[in-house]
Amino acid sequence: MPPSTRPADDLAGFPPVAATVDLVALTVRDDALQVLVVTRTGDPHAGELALPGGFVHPDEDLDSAAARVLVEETGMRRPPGHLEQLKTYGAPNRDPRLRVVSVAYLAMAPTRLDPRVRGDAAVAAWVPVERALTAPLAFDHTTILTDAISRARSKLEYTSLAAAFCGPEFTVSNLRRVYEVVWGVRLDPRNFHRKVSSTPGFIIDTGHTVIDGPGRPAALYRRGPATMLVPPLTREQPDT
Amino acid sequence: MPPSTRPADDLAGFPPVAATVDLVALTVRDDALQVLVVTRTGDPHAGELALPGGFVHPDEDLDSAAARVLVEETGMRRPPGHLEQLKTYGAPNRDPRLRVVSVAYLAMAPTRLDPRVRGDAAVAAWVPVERALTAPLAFDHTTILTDAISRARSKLEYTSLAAAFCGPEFTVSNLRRVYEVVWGVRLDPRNFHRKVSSTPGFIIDTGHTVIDGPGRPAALYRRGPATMLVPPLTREQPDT
DNA sequence: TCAGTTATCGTCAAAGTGACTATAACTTCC
DNA sequence: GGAAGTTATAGTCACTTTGACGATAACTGA
Repeated sequence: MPPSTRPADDLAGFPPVAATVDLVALTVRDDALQVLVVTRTGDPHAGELALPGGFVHPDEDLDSAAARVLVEETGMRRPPGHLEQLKTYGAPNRDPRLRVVSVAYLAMAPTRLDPRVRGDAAVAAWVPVERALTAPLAFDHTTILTDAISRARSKLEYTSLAAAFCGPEFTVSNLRRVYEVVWGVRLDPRNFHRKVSSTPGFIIDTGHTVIDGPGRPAALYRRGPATMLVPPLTREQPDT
Repeated sequence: MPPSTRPADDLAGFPPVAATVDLVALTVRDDALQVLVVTRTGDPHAGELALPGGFVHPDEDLDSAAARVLVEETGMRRPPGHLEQLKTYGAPNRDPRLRVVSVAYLAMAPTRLDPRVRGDAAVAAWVPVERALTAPLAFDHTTILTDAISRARSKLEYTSLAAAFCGPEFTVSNLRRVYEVVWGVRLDPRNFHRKVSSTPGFIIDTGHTVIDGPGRPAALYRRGPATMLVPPLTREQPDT
């Protein structure tokens, strides 16, 4: 057997790579899907927008690294909402300096979280995804962002994760707005209300109501224990 | 800003890791879901079963590395069926020798593919997943296998990937057997036939039939262009 | 030829969905 | 202080899909 056939058993001289995590933190604010980006200060891609990211520390696992980076960029105690591994990107030349294998994570955060304003120039900020996708992003971050949005859109169909974009208490309208913004469609308020309220464990009535602008007060709900939506919500609705 | 806060910008002295791919190749044979495993020859875990894997070469991307490893282990020209990235595993001590970040891939292969019988002791072989999950697997491969099976089961619900387990031509019964074996349930042959034949682009009639054992000859189909199943197939069926 | 087996076609009631009517309960504008 | 406008929520109805299951077709083996 030639040595190159079983390199995994030859640990001396393994090809070293850098392991990083990149974060796609999404939120819904101002009726738009927004993503958390930083401005790069160093080369390559100095001055361009990029996804927050960083090395995986020697003593932490990948999920911890992602949570740490998210906390560092947003300044919150614990990452609320939802954080899941998205996909790993490792094309040989995605970073011109060295071989980097980056594990991308998808975070869904409530609107009220403000990114930390840091002392240096690399300020994290929410920008609408349309802007982030048309602006030049560093490295292969446009690809990562595209994949993340695609994943987020799919997940809304068959999971109850849309509530991760809302605060601890929300109305059915808030929840519907999340779907409409992420999917870019209009949903019938009556059918949407029927679907989410008839799915056991999706939303739990808190007994309170809120008045927001004109119209009848809306009931406040919190997330229920359900995680899957069966049957799923469908997004095939023309926005007329 | 302390140096440890932005390690991604400090490339000198980045913590080096080894990047590998691990493969969960699944197939349906002998009415059982089976997985391709190798027997480890070196430490650690010498003599134990493990998923096929190997280093990512300096000049290849992750998908190519996975396809290469699959070809090396099964001896086929090109990986047929289906190959997709599953998840990345990078716990600090998953390999006692050094920090290894492993990108796991899920492959779905037709039954007829035989793993290459190699000259040394590390022979790849199909084993039923029940056996692989009860036997001690090297490293965190039991976790990886569990995740892969879970992903495969989900994918059968909302995609047409079940056909990836079949050869180029198959009967509706063959396809149904795939679902029954992967899900571990019994499906009504009449309802299943109605569902797959009424989904546009799922299966295409070749005009031929085959006789296999007693019973009316079955029509032969090949994979159609459809990739998604809307609405999905559901697996909530008690096997009575 | 007959019994057994598998493939395929139909039937029917229950569940879910899209489109839409009807009320309820607020705000805002004369 | 209404009237009009707006949002929330409850129903209605036709249509689609599904699960359960009856019926028929077309083969094998005794």
